Amino acid sequence: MELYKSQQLIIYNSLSNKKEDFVPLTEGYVGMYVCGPTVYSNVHLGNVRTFLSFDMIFRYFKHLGYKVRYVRNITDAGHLENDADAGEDRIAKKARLEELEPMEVVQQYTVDFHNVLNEFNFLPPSIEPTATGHIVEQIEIIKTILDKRLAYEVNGSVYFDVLKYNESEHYGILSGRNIEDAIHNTRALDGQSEKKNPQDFALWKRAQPEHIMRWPSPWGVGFPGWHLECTAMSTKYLGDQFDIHGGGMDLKFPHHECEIAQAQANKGVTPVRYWMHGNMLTLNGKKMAKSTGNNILPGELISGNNDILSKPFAATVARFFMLQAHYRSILDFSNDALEAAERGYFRLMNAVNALNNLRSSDTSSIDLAAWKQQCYDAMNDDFNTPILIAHLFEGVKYINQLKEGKATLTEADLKEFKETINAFIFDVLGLENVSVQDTSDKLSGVVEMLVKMRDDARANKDWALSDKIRDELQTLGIQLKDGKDGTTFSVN
RNA sequence: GGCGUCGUGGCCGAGUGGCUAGGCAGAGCUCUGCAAAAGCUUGUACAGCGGUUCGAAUCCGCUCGACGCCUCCA
Repeated sequence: MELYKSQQLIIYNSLSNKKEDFVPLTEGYVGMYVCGPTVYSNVHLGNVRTFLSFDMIFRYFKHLGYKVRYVRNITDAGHLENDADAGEDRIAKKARLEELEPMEVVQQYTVDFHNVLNEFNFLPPSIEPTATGHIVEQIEIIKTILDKRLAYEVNGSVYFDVLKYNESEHYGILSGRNIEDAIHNTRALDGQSEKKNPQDFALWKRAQPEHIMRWPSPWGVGFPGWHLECTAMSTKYLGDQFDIHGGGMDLKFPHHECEIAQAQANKGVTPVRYWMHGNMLTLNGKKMAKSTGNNILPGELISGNNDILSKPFAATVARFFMLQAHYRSILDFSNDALEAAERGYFRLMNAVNALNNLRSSDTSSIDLAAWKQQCYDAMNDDFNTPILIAHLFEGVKYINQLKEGKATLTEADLKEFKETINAFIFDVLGLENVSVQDTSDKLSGVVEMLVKMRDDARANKDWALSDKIRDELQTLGIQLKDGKDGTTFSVN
């Protein structure tokens, strides 16, 4: 029997601002869409955090036995630099600056994005559509909205008529805004706007002559508005209404608000049942952002090549660090916090590595079923990974007790214990075990030889020699660990 | 100005109206020739002021502080 039948998941829905029982549209299947990156520069760790949250969510759904179609797009066009009429496509702007073909920029940063995700052990989404590959679909949606008179054309551009839409629907339903208030609180534009209302957003923009990313349309040559692409791609692959739409908190307004309005206008149905928003990763208490330079790149983390980092960190350590906070909480990035997470991570992995050496007994002194259910309860409660990790550390304690014979598990229980630990750590959290290093045979041989020499010296109470061997290996980054059953070593 | 979030012990970070989060650091202990490593044990807390309640870090109000969105943004 699939796990989801016995594990009831609760999800915090940003639309209702409440935790709700998760009931998919079709039993056993989950449709999930997450706004992907705009590929005009390298993704930073803040971006990674959001995608990581949804990677974990994707993984847990799969673990529960759901068949998941996870769609995460690549925004490679149609993303306005700003909403003024002089708006320029981000991709095109970058391309001109670097004198590259737009698709060359897209290619470069898409590859970077994928490399980063790979480094962080992300599962690939089921479909990764691009905006440029869905121009036709976007044009069709615009036509429909125009037919319904919820959009209007001006000078080769098409704008969504927010006020008209608001007559029958609620524009602002997701972000808790009221369109009337918004109008009164919007700083007056400089009178150049061709929009009826400042709140109106572009579905299609006319391309200026120098604009190099352009497509023909019924309204002339132009390019699609940013919000529209997500509507086109999500509904195309997941249906007019689907289960989950995710993204960063900063996309809630206007992006997701616009998505709801467009899709509702297009098909007469609200597109998403559960809206999920991941919170920001901050640096020095401020949101990481490309524009302000207040960010850290994944490459810098891994190389340690950044002033605030004292040393390089493995991607999986950063992953562990982020999962120690709840996805809906703001998390502040710092070297100290990362170092603390790293030590905890190693403790966890040390215990995992000891798992295979444990022996079973005739009886169990641990209530394994209760512990296991606590792990599920944590995840079932809106993906509470910090609580799950706390229970996994409880598991670490069990492992150490088993190792020392202070606790026992039957063969069946031990098997289940191992499976559960491995499932949560590697399948659900997606951590990788980097503490098991492949040291070359030659190096191992040399170190073991030295260990043997040191053992002899110790047997002869030649402390000077034994300490010398130990200290010099330490200097080389090889640490000897004297345990009960002899000496082992680890390479840093 | 509008909408919203948050303020937990040295640090990071969970949390249900009454019962231990967890990690890191600190302290003590075990192991050790001495260390290191590892393991065990363990203290300090809920921004401030009021209110509701038998009881609140957890609900309500106010004050202070921080942040997010309102323009591109994960």
